[in-house]
Amino acid sequence: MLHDQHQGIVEETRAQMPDADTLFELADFFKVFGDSTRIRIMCALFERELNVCCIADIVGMEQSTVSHQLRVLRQENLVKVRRDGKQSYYSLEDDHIRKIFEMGLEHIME
Amino acid sequence: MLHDQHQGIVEETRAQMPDADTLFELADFFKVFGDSTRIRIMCALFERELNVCCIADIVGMEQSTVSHQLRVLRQENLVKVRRDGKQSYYSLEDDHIRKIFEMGLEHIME
DNA sequence: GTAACATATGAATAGTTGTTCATTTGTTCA
DNA sequence: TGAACAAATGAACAACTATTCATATGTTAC
Repeated sequence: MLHDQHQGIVEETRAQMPDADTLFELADFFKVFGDSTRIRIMCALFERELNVCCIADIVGMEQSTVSHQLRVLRQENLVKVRRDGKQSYYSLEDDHIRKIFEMGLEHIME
Repeated sequence: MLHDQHQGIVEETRAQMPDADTLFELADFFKVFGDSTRIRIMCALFERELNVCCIADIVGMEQSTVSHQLRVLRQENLVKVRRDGKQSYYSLEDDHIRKIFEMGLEHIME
C-alpha cells in the first residue's frame, strides 16, 4: 500500500518520465541487442559489409537463421541491404550502434 | 556454401571481433534493457531513489513483479539497494545507463 | 527456356521469459 | 512475544522467441 507521504514523489516522478509509448519503443529497440546471434552479426558488420553466407559462416549458424535475424535488424533500422547479383550485402545503418556497443562493453568490463 | 574468395574476409573479420564469451555477456547485459517494465523502472530511478512500493505504483504493476525485475537489475549491477527499516530503497548503480538510454532515444527519434 | 546458386519466408518446435498468486522472510512497534 | 507492514521468493502458466527444416523467390549464365 502506498503511503500518503509517498504520493507526491510518485506523481512527481511520473511527470518527469518520457511517455509510456516512447519507453515501449525503446524497450523494443534494445530487445534487438539482447540476443547473442544478433550481437555477433552486428559486430561482424563493424568491419565491413558482408553477404549473408559470409555472416552465416562467421557466426557459425544456418543461412536461414541469419536471414531471419537480419530481418529483425532491418526492421529496427540497424542494418541496410545492397543487392549485387545473387548476393545481398548487409552493412550497419548508423553510428549509434557502435556507441551503444562501447557503453555496454565498458559496463561489463567493470 | 562459402566461396574461396570469401574465405579471407571471413577469417579477417573473425580475428577482429571480441571473443564469443564477451559477446554473450554483452547480449545478456542488453537483454535487461529489452523489457518495458524494466525500462520504466530504470527511468523512474533516474530522478531519485525509490522504494519498492513506490516503483510498483509508478509502473502500475504488482509488488512482486517489481521485486522480480529489481532482482534482474541487481544481478546485472544496474541498481543498488539500501535498506531503511521495513523499506528497501533502490537507485541506479552507474552512469552508463543514462548514456545508453540517450543513445537509444536518439536512434528511435530519427 | 532450365540449372545452379543466394537469399527469404513459413511452419513447427523447444526453450526462455514475464507476470501473477501464494507464501516466506525481515523489520518495526506495541 | 505477536501483530502489521514491506519486500523477496517459489511455483505455475501464458506468451514470446530463436532455431531448424523445407520450400519459395529472385538472380545469373548457359
